[in-house]
Amino acid sequence: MELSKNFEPQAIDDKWYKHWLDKQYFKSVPDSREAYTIVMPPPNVTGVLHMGHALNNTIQDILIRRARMEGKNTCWIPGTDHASIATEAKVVAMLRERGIIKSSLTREEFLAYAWEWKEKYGGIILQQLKKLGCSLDWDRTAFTMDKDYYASVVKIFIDLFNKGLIYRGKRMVNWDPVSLTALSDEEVIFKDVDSKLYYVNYLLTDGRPGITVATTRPETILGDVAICVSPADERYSSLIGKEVIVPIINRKIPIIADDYVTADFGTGALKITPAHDKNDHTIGLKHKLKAIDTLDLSGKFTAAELEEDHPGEQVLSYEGMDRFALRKKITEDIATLGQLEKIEEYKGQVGTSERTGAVIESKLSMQWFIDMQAFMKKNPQSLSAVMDDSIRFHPAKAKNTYNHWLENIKDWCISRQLWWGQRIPAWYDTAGNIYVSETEMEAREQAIKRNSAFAENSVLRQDEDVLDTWFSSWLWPMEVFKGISNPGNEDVKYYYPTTTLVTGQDIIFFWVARMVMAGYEYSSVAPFRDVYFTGMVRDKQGRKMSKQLGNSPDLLGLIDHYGADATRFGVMIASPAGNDILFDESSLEQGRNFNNKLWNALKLLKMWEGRQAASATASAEGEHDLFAIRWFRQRLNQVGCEVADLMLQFRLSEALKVIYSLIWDDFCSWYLEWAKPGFEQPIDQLIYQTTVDFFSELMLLLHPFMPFITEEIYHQLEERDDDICNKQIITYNGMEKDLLATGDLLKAAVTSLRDARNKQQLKPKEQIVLHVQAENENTYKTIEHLLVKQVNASSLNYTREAVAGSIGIVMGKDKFYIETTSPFDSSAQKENLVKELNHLQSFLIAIEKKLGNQQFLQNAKPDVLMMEQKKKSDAEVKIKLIGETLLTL
RNA sequence: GGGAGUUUAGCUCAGUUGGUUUAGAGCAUCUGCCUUACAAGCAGAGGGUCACAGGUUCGACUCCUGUAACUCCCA
Repeated sequence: MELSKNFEPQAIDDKWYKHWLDKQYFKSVPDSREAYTIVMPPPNVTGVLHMGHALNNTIQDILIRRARMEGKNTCWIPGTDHASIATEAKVVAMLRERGIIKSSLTREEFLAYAWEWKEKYGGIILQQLKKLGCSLDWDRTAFTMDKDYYASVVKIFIDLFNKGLIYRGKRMVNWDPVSLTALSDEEVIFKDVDSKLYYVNYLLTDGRPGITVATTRPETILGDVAICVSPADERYSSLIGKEVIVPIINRKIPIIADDYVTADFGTGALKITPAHDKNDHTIGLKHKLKAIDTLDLSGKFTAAELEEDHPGEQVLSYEGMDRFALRKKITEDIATLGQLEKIEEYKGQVGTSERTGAVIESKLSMQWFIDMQAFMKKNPQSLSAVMDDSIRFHPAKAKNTYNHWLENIKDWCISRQLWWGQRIPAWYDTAGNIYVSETEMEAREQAIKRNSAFAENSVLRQDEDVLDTWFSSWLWPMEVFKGISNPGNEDVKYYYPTTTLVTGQDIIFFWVARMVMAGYEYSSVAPFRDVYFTGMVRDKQGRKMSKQLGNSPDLLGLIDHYGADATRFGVMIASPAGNDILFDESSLEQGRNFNNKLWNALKLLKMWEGRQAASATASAEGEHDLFAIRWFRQRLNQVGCEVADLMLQFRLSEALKVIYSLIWDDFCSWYLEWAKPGFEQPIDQLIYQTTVDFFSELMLLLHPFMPFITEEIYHQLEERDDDICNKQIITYNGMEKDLLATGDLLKAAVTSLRDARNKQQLKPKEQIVLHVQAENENTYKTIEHLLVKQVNASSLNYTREAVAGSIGIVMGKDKFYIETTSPFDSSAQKENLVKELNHLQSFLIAIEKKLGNQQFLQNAKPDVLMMEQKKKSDAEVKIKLIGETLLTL
């Protein structure tokens, strides 16, 4: 069959993916082999594939494919996350487009729409992963809202509640006024903003100017309950205990002192608004101050809590005004009163919602929390396992981040005011008593047992809220094997704990830490052994990929254009563990070029295939070519060992680099040239077959990184019944250093002779006579045939002295002389040698100085000393050689 | 404001307990080649006082201190 000029991935990719599926290579069932398990970080159910996923899943696929080829029973679980807030936001937006407002729907109606949406758009991303070649066990695809999964989440909530680790309380939470829900601390993203600092004067009760406060949020002024200063601040000491009047609302509030305030920010006086700021809330509690909330759930002004102040018309006119409009309006009104001293530009930070981008309000609200202090006390291994490397982080520096977070852990707000998700299994009676149980029936039984006033027909109302998405995903490694819903089943016993987790550093707290916690609480072991953190994918200029910037490439488009293998190569070649990768399409081009290189090597072999000669001719001539074979065998061993070692250390990018260079440089540029028969000559059968075997072995090494082309070439090389996909990789050990050194000598000789030819502008076709003055002639005997061939020499002679009228080249401790019929100019040659000589002489001086240093001689280790002495003698030999050569020029 | 990390060739990065011929790779650049698989290629070459300033040491890219810039995390 005629092979195409270049590698054409499209048809080949699909063909092999289908073949692998047909052969069920990705399907795993427990057996006697060692398991290698990865659970995919479940992407949002409505997600589409982007660069981050490509990187993440390529890495997982490489690990899984390598493990499969090492004889492990590999199981890679695909799945999606219901992503309550993100998905609900999308469904709400979709409904709005169709003219439906969420509040007009019942919970059941809304959920019906949500499920419809999920069925239609959910899991597109999983289909897209097939394009990338991901070898996932599709039969095990999981979803965090599957029936069993849902039940497990509820079960865990009840269990933690019964253990006293979950409580309900009115606390300051992060409130998203757009999606109308509480958020955990981790879901709040702090952003730098240009804001303003407003200086407002609060008058004393007698009408005299009292104290000036700097605030970034004048709109909350109507909720002020105190002014706080530092007790050490002498400017204000006389004012402490006095009262001032809040502008507009005319409320009298005290001036108090607290160490929390630092004298050098703003004016040194802080307004205390406990309903709208976390720190103010803390101070409020300490000083027993009331919290007056002046914003409703969507961040609009409400006077509902201001009744005691008998608000006037002005205040009532603010009703329903958005917080940002209100800020402007109140500022104007304070200015009108003459109490606005000045406005300064200020660079501050605001918290925004990770999902909606809305500016977060701190808000007092009744929510469910996990008591993390108590939880950690019960499961201290959650921290220690990472610190003592029972769970290994790659890169290890992520341990610091992990440690810092866990040491300062805060309670986890797990309730969300949403409908899409696992509904909180708590029921309330009319008296407000709480009953936590799986069903209303059980809640009712509890109520009757605990509460004599509760009658058969009394009303029970289930909590309206759902649980934080991460409260379900922290069970992922266990529940994908039904470890919670069906504890102790065969799958969970075999596959759990999983082997490796591959995920982004950005969700180390959200997800990794919590999985570890859940792992210890519910299985007494860590859920995984190694965690590989990928960096963030950025664009060429180092910017984050975002929809707004429009700098995230269309991944499927790239795969169509370059092929899956080139895409995987491009993503991997530039991504050391834990470092951000700067995505540049040119690395995909490099991948595509690599494909072509492989393809052309295949074409060369196919050409040879039809031109084989019986191996009997491998007598005198063939002998020489055996060096190429013996040498490349050693290079394969060497790189095979290196790759195995790098894979163990999760240095995947480097592993790919050494394989790339082995194939491109050693195999294509050197080995194939050495093995190549003369023009239109047949190839020795033995050499041909060995070359096919080498190429196959290379494909085996490369397969985890570039699965499609390697499978194709593996089958193109020979008719075969097996597939590379589940073939066992060769275990490499040991190598012959002498052979490798001789190979290096040959390469160096060829390179320096070619360089000399270049510098003398000898045409490639022009033959030369080569004279070798070698320290060790025998080494050259095994390679002289190849040397002659590669530098286009008509003959090679050994000599003990300089050859007059030739071009002299010094390579290490050996010398070459090129005899040529064309005239040559020795000046360039001379210049080079002088440069080299200068270099060596200063090098020698440095070494002699070192060796003349008594303290060095006393302190240095013997082998270091010996090395220095060898350097010295080597340099002396070389200097002598160059000196002699210069004399002949 | 607190913490962590980074700074090595034009770019992206290696450099594993301080000594391995006065720092390596890929990409990019330059020179010469359509040489019987490959111009998406081949053969060569050039390019770095290892951010800066001190210190420890016989010896520092490597260890310590400080400074600067950038990145991330937390408040």
